[in-house]
Amino acid sequence: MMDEKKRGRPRAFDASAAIGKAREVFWDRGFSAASLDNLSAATSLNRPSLYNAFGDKEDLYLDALEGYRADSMVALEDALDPSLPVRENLARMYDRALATYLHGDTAARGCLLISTATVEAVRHERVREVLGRSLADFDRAIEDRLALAIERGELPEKTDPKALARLASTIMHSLAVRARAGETREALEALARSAVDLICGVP
Amino acid sequence: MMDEKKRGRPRAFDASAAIGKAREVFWDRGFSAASLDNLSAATSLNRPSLYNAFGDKEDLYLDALEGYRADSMVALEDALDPSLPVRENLARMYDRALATYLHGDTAARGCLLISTATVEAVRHERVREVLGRSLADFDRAIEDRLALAIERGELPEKTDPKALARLASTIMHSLAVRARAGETREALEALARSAVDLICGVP
DNA sequence: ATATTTTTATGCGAAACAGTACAAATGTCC
DNA sequence: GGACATTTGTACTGTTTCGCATAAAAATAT
Repeated sequence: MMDEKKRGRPRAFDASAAIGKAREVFWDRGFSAASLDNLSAATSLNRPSLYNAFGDKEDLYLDALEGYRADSMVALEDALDPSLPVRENLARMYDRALATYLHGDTAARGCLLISTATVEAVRHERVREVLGRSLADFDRAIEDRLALAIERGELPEKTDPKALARLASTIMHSLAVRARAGETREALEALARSAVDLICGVP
Repeated sequence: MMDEKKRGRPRAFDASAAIGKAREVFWDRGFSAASLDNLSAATSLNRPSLYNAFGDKEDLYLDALEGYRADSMVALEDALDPSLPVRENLARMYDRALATYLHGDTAARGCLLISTATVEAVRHERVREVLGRSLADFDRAIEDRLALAIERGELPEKTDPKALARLASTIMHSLAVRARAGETREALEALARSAVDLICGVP
């Protein structure tokens, strides 16, 4: 990236690394229960630095959501690699989702967007916007892959790719909720398998 | 109910009505962002009365969740009335869910459990327990109806009722998330319809 | 060197917060 | 009527919260 030396004292920290640390805090506690003291401790930045670099708590949260969204999109596109069979694509998609959702110390954390942004969406319009856009992007990415599958004859011609894609991402939403509710990895993997069977047909 | 007159000054309010008012507050703001002042204003009770009657904020929240869970179970059992075809049962189930989820002033509120308890589940064990139990109860109720449907020949004999039931409730989780994320009623109704088609087969 | 610009650190302050002490109010029991 | 038990309202405590004011620190520009 462009590295033009700016005047003034240089930053002693990496901004995106700090957002990453903040993401962890928000993921565990949610937006409302995450205090600036928590965030300050996790990022090793004192409050004025946080404000100077990112704005207020909501701004920082939106940055964290946006980073998570971008990372998730990359992972999704990778899982949906069109050189693989659709069936495998879906299995990979759920697999990676679970790997993320189940990563937690005591209780699983689910999905940062689904499990923490949802509650704020009513009263924070910008959060609702990011959440809505993220869900739509996910739906769309799956739809594109399914449309290709229909074209290739992997799925019946009469299939509605948009409807089926929205059904497929439905499973991810539920995996996120159920993981955070404490369901076991085995139960979630079984759910994902039966979802693949239902969507692609039993092999 | 038993109405044994207790000694001491009688309550000037209806406890379950107060919990109902509290439910609305938690539903809009979530647990963490709901303050005792909000709850006190909504219930028209001052804080000492709240503490005396229900305990602390978490206790009150758990009461609200429990009431919601019970109401939802009644509505679900009613939607799953075994004198109707399964297909209609599922349609009714999603219909009623949407009627609840979309009821909101500005933005839809989704499901109290899925949309507000999920975020707290990591750090509040009792909330996680109620949430997990609620999801399991819903799965079970649907499973029972599906098992009956298989017995009656409404569904193929080889169907796994438990797996299919969990897939069916998956749709409700997603409807809750999507409603709160701002999706339109039309989009959600379309999703519900295609879910029924996928689960029961296109008619 | 001196001025300028930006980041860091300490710490302030005002508001919101959860929870409670205490006394007045309102009922039952004897 | 008087003792007792419970609820209610006011006001309080101590903590946590967010956001900022202020000044020191660390770099560049001239």
